[in-house]
Amino acid sequence: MTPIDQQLSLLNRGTIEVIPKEALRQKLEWSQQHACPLKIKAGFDPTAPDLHLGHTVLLHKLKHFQDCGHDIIFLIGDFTGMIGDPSGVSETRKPMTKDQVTDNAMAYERQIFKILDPDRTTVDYNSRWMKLMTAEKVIELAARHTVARMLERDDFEKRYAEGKPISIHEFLYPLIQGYDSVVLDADVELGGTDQKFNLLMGRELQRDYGKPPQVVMTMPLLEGIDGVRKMSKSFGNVVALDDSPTEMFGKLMSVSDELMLRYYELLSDRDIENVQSVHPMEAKKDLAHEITARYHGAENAKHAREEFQKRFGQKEFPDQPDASVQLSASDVDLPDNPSIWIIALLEKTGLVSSRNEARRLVQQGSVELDGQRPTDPHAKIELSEGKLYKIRVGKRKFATVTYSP
RNA sequence: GGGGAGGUACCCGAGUGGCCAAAGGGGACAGGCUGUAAACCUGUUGCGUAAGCUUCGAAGGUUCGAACCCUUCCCUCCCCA
Repeated sequence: MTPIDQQLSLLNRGTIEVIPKEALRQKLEWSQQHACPLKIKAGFDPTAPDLHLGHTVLLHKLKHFQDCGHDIIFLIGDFTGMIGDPSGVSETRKPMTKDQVTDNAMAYERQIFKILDPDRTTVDYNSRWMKLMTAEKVIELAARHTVARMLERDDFEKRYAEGKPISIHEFLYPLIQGYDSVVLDADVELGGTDQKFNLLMGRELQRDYGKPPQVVMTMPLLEGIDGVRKMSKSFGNVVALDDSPTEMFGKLMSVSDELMLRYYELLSDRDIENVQSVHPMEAKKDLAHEITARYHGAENAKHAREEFQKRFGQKEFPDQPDASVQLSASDVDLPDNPSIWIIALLEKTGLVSSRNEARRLVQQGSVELDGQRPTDPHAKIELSEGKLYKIRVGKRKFATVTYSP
């Protein structure tokens, strides 16, 4: 295997498409001959305040390029973020304020170096050039593509057919993303499969501007923990990188076996056949452990695993409940012996979103208090001073309560 | 500029004067089964202890009573120019 072949096999792992197929090899060869690293670009929309595992698929691929000695440009689309990428969505995204974009961009910078080597990564912002862009230039850019071409896109076509609104500015998004590649002289641009149109736009614009077109590499979209839709903040199915260790571990444990394999494939280097040879639950714990350790360190991951075993394996009360509440005299009814209405008690823990919800949960028998399952929503709980009450709401929420007047 | 159709709970969508806190589906949550799996079955799904209160794009109006009728405004889509 030549060094180029080795690079290619690493780089191609997990990719969906490389367009054009042969161009990547040519770029790599050129790079080697001239001892000049390639510029690898991947853009991220700071639309979510934090990164989640879905984003890391791309980060891992960037890492692969980095390992092959190439230069990474982590482009934060702070300007395009204010437009909102229309890719794959069925409605116009809400525009973001400057402040939101800035906050989110900072969060990105904090997270990415858990995977990427900071010394060899350039972080850039497309507002750097876009905010200097004149209206004249924008119109010139817009003049290069037709509405019919834009409507070829699945997502636009669908929205158009369904009579849903498409705002003019959404057409500008792919053009601006493509223009970023022109400015940065990208050799390769990475993106999810939903980005294909935007990525290809980069090629065309580079050509229009007299530059060599970039190679486009698409990566699969990671499914969210529901196992159906792509992982996305707006679907509420994400494992966020700054989820607490126990939360992260727990979420990963709740995915289907099928999805677990998918996560192994895209988020770890472990051999899949090896994974399939062990009990799925053990494999899942290993996966959860590995990922949790990556973002929170080995110690925290170990602890999360132990907590998990306690909560669900041995059904013990965890060391660190989700809430611990101190009740005082003003919280309770005090004719003779202090007591509290069960619904009010649940409300105090903050584990329910309303009293009605608390009532429902009690009626459904999903609240456990010191080993009992009261189902009467009118029940009063008698409290002894100093005693630690253990409350479990549903399967996975825990609280402790103590009373001292 | 002219004509037409719309905006209903987290989402889709029924409802066109009282029986509507609003059908149905999806999602979510809970219970059962399990491996905290998934799938499946069942239940719940505005707020309030309750009386009741607030909700159907927004603001007014008609009416004993409005998601439903009227007025104005905002937003979207289609056709014609």
